Amino acid sequence: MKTISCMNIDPQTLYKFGGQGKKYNAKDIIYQEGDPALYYYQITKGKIKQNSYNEEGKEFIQNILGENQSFGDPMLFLEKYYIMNAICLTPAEVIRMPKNNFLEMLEKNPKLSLEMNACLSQRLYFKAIMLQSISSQNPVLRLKGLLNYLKSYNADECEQCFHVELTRQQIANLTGLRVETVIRALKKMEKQGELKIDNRKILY
DNA sequence: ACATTAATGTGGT
DNA sequence: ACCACATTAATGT
Repeated sequence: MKTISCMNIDPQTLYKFGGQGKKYNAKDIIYQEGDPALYYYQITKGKIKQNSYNEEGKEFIQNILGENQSFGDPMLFLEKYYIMNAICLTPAEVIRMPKNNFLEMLEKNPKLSLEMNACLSQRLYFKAIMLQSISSQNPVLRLKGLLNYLKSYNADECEQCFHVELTRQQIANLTGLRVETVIRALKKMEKQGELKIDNRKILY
């Protein structure tokens, strides 16, 4: 399966249409719930997460994005406010482009416009998979939903050598499970030969 | 180098 | 699922 890098636009093109490089430190908040969506963001370095908090204050991670991926773009097509936060997990560099410039860029580049459709579809696909797996009561099944997706996304097809670069806490916050449950379910899966754990690293 | 915080494991309720 | 606690890894000053 081919990896879809979503949404990976050539930086030259981004700068041409008014994109600007921005640097952030780990834990910096790029935008938060309630902010109006004003920019297109594409990551050139580092990792960011999109999250929200429930009534009890528990964190739910919506997604974790890495290099050459964009975030927050669905909001550019709506006159709405963000319903989640974007926070840096590592020091990060992004290219930020004002919404109107972004839309103009799409108008002038039908090819990019098509790619944008593919990108949004990819996001919907991810949401659907996560929704399905999260609706399961069985923690192992929830984990499988997430892991299968991550593997297919990164995908060099190889048995149990895909390194899941998420902490157990992050996995818990992505699946709505407790850390302890994640740890135990992972061990169970290891016992059943469904994945390997090499000194805390998860190989799936 | 040391203190603090975050992540990982385990056991019990 | 939740809580308490021990061990280990990562980060800050």
